[in-house]
Amino acid sequence: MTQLDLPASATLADSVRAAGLKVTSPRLAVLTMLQNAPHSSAEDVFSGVRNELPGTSVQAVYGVLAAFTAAGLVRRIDPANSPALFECRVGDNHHHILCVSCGELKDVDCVIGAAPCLAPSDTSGFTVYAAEVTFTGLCEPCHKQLALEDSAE
Amino acid sequence: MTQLDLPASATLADSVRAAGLKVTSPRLAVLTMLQNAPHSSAEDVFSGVRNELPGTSVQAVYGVLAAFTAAGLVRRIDPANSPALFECRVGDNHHHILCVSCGELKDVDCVIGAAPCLAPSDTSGFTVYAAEVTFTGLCEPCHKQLALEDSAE
DNA sequence: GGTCTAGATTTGACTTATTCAAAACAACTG
DNA sequence: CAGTTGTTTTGAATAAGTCAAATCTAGACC
Repeated sequence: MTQLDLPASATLADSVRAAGLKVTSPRLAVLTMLQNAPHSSAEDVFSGVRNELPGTSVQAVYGVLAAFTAAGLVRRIDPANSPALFECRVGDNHHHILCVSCGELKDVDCVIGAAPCLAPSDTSGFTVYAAEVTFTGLCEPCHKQLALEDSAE
Repeated sequence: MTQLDLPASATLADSVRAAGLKVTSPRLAVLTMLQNAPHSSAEDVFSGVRNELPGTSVQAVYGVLAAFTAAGLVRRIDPANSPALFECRVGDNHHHILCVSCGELKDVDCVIGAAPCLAPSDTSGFTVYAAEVTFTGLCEPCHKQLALEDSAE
């Protein structure tokens, strides 16, 4: 048995249990990984988890991420043109900014008060649960890069 | 040669040309298709186009959609857990509402003035081009359906 | 109208991210 | 400590989209 019940992981284990899920090594590893590296793809998580738990399968990671997402423990982000990303920050109405050139994704806190965009004018009969705001643009490095290329033309 | 330069398609051809693209039958067919059925997936567009232009290949459709998107003629939407959708409405800051149960997607006009969410507090050095707001929830039929199932438990 | 060329389309293979299913296994309950 | 339910492994399969080479054609020009 692997030595995983260190004081630090105790709170992790608790949150997994609190979500109504069994506490297992892969799950703790995935959660730790996501805390250290937010906005990780399933692949990222997998290779990270592999370092600590070499026997872990990709499907286990997908399974854990799906279970966590369903339980509301992690949030899944689906940026255009790239694999899904996962993060631990849930419940605080924060948004994302995506670089269309390199795919870099960063957190953005909400501007206009607490939840500005949570009130669509006409919901067409929908029962609205959440609003996702995604800004697209260029990160600083890509912006400079493109500025250079443009001036070279 | 197919009879495609009817008065109605003239404006379509114009907008394709105005975007700096050559006017071809597949392109007109795709554009017509998207006007009649907004929020179509590449598959949807393909089968729609096939009715009029039986020889058209899937890759042609992907190519046309990519060209149109790059030219700003159509907008690509990437909902979570479903293929990309395409629509003609561009440039008017409207948003979308997505049913998490059946995947139905509808347009939502912007609430708070013209462009409410275009001002993130901290852009982390990003140059912001656009803001995408996606509401998630349940469409009316799915909502009723789930309410029934819940009461049955 | 005829010719040319850049750009469009076809054909066919391929990749990437993800899901499914059955069997083996392990965490919590009592 | 034994049982049950939920997890993970193993292995295969799928959906959506991309890439590249060859063929074709819209629009420009003569």
